[in-house]
Amino acid sequence: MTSARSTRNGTPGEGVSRSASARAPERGIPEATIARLPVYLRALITLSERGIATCSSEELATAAGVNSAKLRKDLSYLGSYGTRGVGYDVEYLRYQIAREIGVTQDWPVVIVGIGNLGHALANYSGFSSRGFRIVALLDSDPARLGEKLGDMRIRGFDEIETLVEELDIAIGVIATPAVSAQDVCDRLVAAGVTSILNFAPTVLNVPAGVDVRKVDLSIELQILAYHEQRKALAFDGAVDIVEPPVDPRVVESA
Amino acid sequence: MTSARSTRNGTPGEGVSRSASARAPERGIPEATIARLPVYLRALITLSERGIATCSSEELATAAGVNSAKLRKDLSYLGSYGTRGVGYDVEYLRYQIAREIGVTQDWPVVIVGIGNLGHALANYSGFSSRGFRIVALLDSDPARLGEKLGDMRIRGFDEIETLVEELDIAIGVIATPAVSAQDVCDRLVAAGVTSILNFAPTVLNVPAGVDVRKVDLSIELQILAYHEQRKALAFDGAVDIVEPPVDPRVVESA
DNA sequence: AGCTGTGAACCCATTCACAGCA
DNA sequence: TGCTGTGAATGGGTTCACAGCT
Repeated sequence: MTSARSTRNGTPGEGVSRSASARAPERGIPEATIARLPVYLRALITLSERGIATCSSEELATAAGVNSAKLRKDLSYLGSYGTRGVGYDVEYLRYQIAREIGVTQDWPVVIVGIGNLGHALANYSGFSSRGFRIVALLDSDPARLGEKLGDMRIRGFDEIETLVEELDIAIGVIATPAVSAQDVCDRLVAAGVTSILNFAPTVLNVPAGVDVRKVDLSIELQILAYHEQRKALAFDGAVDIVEPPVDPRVVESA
Repeated sequence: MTSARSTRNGTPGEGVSRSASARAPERGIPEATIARLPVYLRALITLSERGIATCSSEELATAAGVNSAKLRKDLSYLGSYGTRGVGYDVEYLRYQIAREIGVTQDWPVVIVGIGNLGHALANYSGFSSRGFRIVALLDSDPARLGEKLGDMRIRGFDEIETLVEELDIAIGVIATPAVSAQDVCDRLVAAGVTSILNFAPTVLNVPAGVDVRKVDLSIELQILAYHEQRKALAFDGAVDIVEPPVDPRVVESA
């Protein structure tokens, strides 16, 4: 039953194999929970820096911006790391979550496409302070080759296979224009990258076993615009013009 | 009952008021659908640019990276814009979705925090090409004041109230460090901004009626890392080394 | 014949409410 | 007594499968 797979995109069939020696508890953690673990982790780090040693689910939930029932349910998928009647030990829980996510080890990351956004990402301190180390910056524009960025040089995209192999890179960030994103993605995957964070505004096709997450800046704004529009309409409605042409449905043919 | 609110964060109670003259059809479109509309819109624009006049739900779904049942269900919330036996008229559907989202009008946007990321956002062409126009860049660092960026000057954060008022800004983007984000947010809200896109890695508290969306770069990577770790574990299991210390579980006390 | 639009079934996620433990 | 951990209830979202229209 349920079988704990889930996996997002692509062929429904399988996922990663996992085969053999399946002796681990195999606690299938829901995807929605996984997406919140980093938020809890950050909240715990904040509490920790403030010198707080213990917290209740209520306090942690507030710090993370969720409600406490959800927090407790989420944590229950990881194990029983709290103490009834008392709460959670901040350091201990922090370590457990970090381990579960996989950020106790550190992950070499390649960024492809060093335009404005790529620059910003390369300099973003939030990566290195978690377990992510930017180990390579690639760009196909010859004009940018060799440019220094912090302590790193921008290299040609052709070096990708070598670099992925030598530096054991599993995670790639795509910050190229949309038109080149699929090609870059294919090259990354062929070279052995199995997780991709895509900033290019385009849908990427990848084989099963490769994870893609997408960050689309203009989509986020569009979602806000939708709600903003509704607020404006609601307001106009309240102010009560006879019948504001909310949606005149002036449809010209079909 | 249910009352079509949903609203993400904060106080469960209400949301935006919407009050009075509630006679409009009030088609409550699910939040999940709203988040996909911009994706469909982009796919339609691509088809349109390729000169394709008509498409089936199957084709559009593929272009958008979803399955066709989901696409049809989503579109059904907007109305019946297709033709049975034929498909959808690309231009027509594009217009309908754009109108529903609210990107037929254009939205003045302020960006606060012009560091690396703020620079990148200010130059990002994806905003202006949808209905978003960056009309102000603010920073509190005096060293950056007056700096030109494209055809815009960086202004002091103090001008915020005036600018929001004069330019009728409803949407703000926060790209400051985490520590200042809540203060900036409060000032934006006080000045009249009611939608915020937050790039700072921190939870923002806002009053009801204000929408916040969060883009957190390192959280995205952490989610990938989680899956990557599982892939690695599965693989090690299959290859079957005696017991690679992937995760020694060296937990010290409780 | 073909494709959309949609009720119904299913599945996942959130919330409730309380049992269980310190 | 107080807080965690969790079954059970609820609600939303996705998928199925087909009725309805062109």
